[in-house]
Amino acid sequence: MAGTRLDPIDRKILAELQADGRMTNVELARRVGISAPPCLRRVRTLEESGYIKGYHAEVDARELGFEVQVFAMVGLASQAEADLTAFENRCRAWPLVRECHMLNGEVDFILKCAAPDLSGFQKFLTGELLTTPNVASVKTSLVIRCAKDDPGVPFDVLEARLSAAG
Amino acid sequence: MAGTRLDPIDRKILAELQADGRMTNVELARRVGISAPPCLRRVRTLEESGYIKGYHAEVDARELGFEVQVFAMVGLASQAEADLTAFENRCRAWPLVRECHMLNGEVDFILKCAAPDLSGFQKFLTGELLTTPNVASVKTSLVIRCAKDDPGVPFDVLEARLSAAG
DNA sequence: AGTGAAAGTACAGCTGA
DNA sequence: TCAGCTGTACTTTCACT
Repeated sequence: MAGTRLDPIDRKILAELQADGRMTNVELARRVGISAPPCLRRVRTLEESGYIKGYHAEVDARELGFEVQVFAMVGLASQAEADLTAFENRCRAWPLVRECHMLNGEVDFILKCAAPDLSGFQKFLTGELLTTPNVASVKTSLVIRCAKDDPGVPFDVLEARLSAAG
Repeated sequence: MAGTRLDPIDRKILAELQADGRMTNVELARRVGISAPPCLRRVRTLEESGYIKGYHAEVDARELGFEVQVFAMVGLASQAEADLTAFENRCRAWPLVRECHMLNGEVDFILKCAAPDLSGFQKFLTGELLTTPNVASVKTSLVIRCAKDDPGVPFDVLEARLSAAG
């Protein structure tokens, strides 16, 4: 299932659904050049095999009152596996933390956070993140503005690589 | 249109569609507790007023051969507005750069990049990013693993704030 | 509620190993 | 020959007025 090889039509389906996840199946079929039933079967297969992990509406955070976006660089005192996973579990429980990535290099984790306002974030920072056991250092950077926020992967790069490889 | 106030049903619709963007309208209506036709009208209104900016399939980058995810912290020599926007436009043209956020503090931009492998990223780093005019410093951190990657905003936080405010 | 379109199912034909 | 995918025909469900 994981190693299922994708043909060009499958990749086109993924690219189209990444760009517009609510496209109807007939429109999708038209765009990838096959009829609707096999197109739907391919979509189901891609979902079941894990290539498609879900569908999400992209909502406007600012319009909804989440004015503040912050990146937090976190260093831990102990990098033992148990301590790393303990911190990850904390992050999963914090709704303000939208993303949590473990990094190499000097900083252990980077968190992408969304908060209604600065005081809301400060409250989380001082009341939650900084009081968490094993958290040694936190450096935060406010997002001034977002120039690009594309979802997923660049399919044109993928196609270029595949055609180069043959 | 931008300042349109949302009622609890609208917010529930947004929360449901953020969690599952391909849900049918009848299922969505059932979950938010209204009948299908007004539910569809609300969705259309939310789309047109910009609360919903789009729908996207969440694809598995690793399965597709994008093994490497990197955060790049970029410092510019000049932070004049024209130079900032020039760099942002560069980022928009680079497919490997998926996100580009301008930050406050010591670093000017943070980029989230996706690449097929390390050499592919290195090629981009040395051949593109580091040779860009005005780029003074770049620090990169490889993502070891991703503990959390939730889309959008935490609607439970929003509801808590609204009920607290009255 | 009612119409028209899309989703989903069953089956038969084609293509390539 | 056989497996796998495709397309046509049909039923059910949904979108939309």
